[in-house]
Amino acid sequence: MSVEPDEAMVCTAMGDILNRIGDKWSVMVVGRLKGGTMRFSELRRAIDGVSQRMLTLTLRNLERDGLVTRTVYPEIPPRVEYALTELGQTLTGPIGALWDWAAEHQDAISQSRTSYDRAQMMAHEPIRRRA
Amino acid sequence: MSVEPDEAMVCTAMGDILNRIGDKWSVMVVGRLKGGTMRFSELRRAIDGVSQRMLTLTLRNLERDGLVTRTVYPEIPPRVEYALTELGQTLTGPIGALWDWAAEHQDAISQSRTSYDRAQMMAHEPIRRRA
DNA sequence: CAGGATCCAAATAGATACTG
DNA sequence: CAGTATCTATTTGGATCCTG
Repeated sequence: MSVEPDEAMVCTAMGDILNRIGDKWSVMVVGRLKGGTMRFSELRRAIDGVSQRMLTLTLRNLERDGLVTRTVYPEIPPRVEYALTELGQTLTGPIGALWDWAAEHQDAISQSRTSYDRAQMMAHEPIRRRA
Repeated sequence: MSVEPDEAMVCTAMGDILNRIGDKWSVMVVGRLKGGTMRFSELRRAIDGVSQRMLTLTLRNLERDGLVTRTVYPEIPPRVEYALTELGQTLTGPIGALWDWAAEHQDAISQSRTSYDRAQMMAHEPIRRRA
C-alpha cells in the first residue's frame, strides 16, 4: 500500500484532495454525519461558528466529491437531509486517526508554540536591563 | 481513545491544528522529511510547485509546532537542515493513512466531480435541440 | 427551512528584489 | 544558499438581503 507513482502528478492531485478533506469545516461535517443523517439547520447549530454560506459551500463540495448525499424533501417548509456515502464512511477512519492525534498532542503543540514565541521575543527585544 | 470532551473548545482548538496538519504544503513537507533530513533547497526542488516563501512559512510553522527541527550550519555558503522531531514522526502515521486514502480513492472522487459538474451543466443549460 | 446572490473585509499565495 | 521584505493578485470568509 505504498505510494510512489509519478511524483508531480500525485502531488498536485493529492494537494487538491487534501485541501478538501483537510479543510476545517469538511472535517467537522464528516465528523458530525458519522453519527447519521442530519438536516441543514441541525448541522449549522451543531458545528458552532460555521456561517450559512460556508456550510452550504462545504456541503456542496462534499457532495460533488461523492462523500455526502443530499436529499431534498419537497415539503413546505423544505427539508434537506445530508448523509455520508459509502465513500464518505471510509473517510471517517483516517479522519478519526488525525483527530485523535490532534487531541492527543494538542498540549505538546501549544507548549511548543508558546516557547517558540517566547524565544522569538527574546531575539527581537534583546537587551532590557532593569525597566 | 474516543474524543468527546466539551464540544466548542475542542472544535476551535482542533480546527486550528487541523488547519496546520491538513495544510497542503505541510503534508508535503512531512511526507518528504519522513525519509530523513533535508536541506532547504532539496525540499524546494522535491516539492514541485512550492514557492520559496511558502516553503519558508510552512517550515517555520512546523518548527513552531515542534514538528520539525531546524539546524543552521554556520558555513559559507550557509547550510540549513530540516528533520522531523519525535512528535513529527508520530504524525507520519495519520498523515500516511490520509495519503493512502486519497491515493486509493482519487479516481472515484474525480469521477464523482465530473458527473456532478455534468449534471450541473444540464440543469443550467437545459434545452438545446439540434444546434 | 434551506438556501442563492451580493458586497466587502481579511487572510493567503505568488512574484520580485534584496541580503548575510 | 537560505532566507527576508514588499507588493500585488487571488482566495476566502462573514454579513446581509432576498426567495421558493
